[in-house]
Amino acid sequence: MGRRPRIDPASIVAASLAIADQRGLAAVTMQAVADRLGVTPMALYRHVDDKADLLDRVVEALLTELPLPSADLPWDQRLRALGQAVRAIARRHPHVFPLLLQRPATTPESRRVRDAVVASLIEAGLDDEAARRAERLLSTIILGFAASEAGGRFRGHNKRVIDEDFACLEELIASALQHATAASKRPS
Amino acid sequence: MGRRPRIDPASIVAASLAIADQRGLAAVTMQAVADRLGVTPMALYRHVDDKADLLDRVVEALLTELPLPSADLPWDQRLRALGQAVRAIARRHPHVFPLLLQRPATTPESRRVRDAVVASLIEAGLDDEAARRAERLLSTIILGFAASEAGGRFRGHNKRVIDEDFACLEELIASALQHATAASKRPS
DNA sequence: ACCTGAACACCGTTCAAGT
DNA sequence: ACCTGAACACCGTTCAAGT
Repeated sequence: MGRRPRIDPASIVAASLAIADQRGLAAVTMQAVADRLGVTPMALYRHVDDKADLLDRVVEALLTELPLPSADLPWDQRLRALGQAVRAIARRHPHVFPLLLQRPATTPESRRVRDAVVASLIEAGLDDEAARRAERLLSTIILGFAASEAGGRFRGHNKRVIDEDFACLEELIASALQHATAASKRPS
Repeated sequence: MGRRPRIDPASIVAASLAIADQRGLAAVTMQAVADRLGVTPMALYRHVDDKADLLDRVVEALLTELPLPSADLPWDQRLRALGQAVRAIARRHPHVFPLLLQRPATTPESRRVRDAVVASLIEAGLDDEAARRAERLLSTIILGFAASEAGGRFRGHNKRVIDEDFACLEELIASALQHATAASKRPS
């Protein structure tokens, strides 16, 4: 007994995320992660390729945390729920969140989220191409807002003002979608 | 002769930005910057506080590069020009650009840009409070898009598609502004 | 006033060695 | 199979010393 692995990729990612949340991205060193797991830094290299790989996995873990809304909700409520869920993740992991804007949206978890959004938009009445474009813009807007909020770009404004900003953004998106679906429903 | 300072904050920032552009943010080390200036790393500490201060200045330099559009253009053309200018900066400095979303928009250069946008929005017919809110949302959307583009989130889509995405975003913003100004012009 | 040499604590990563 | 010790090249930063 006791010769089974003491660490694995999941525990390494969890330790890294915890450190990032508590002390910032710069505090995520191989040594700090190993310390938290009661192991030497060198032990990590059996489970992750290197530090870049480790950070990729941490970012991916953020998306895994994102709950997809129940499929029986109407599409617009699904999108609103998703928006709030993204903001919640950003507030929970403000130091890691900005990395989401800095890597290709082609990982398994980002596909999973994208597919859910595209499905909602198709249900809203957009055709496939329009839905994919709308998804790119929608995710850019929401990620940009959440990253700004988490990164402190809005520091100096209290939470109420920021919530109103976000409500304004939702309204803007809702009216754009209404316009887009009306156009595709009555192809004049 | 020769006892005048060989380096100053401006040359340090320029060297750092050049390294970041050529080899990425991680390559911006005190040693690399010093090398490029023909000096030892320790010499930098007389001109900048530390590495965090150096990076703050580099980000600020990005905003300094942003040309504010001529004041005789109509407000909507000014905003469009600004949007393209932001995208140009993001493409020129893809590694540094994402940092703009990660720090408070309270520096002198970010004020300068914000004031220009707010002025355009007031000219468009928004009152002061609405203009400030619209500016926050507008900058978030544009920075988010440009950061996504620069960071490679859209990798896999060719430039034409991305340009069309941006055009779509401009249209969305234009129609939202039209709606907002109409509402404030006819206070029913 | 400005730059350097020497030194310190800390990085990421490798590789052979232990169990 | 999994972890460690030792080693390497490289970080950021300080401080006293040189000119």
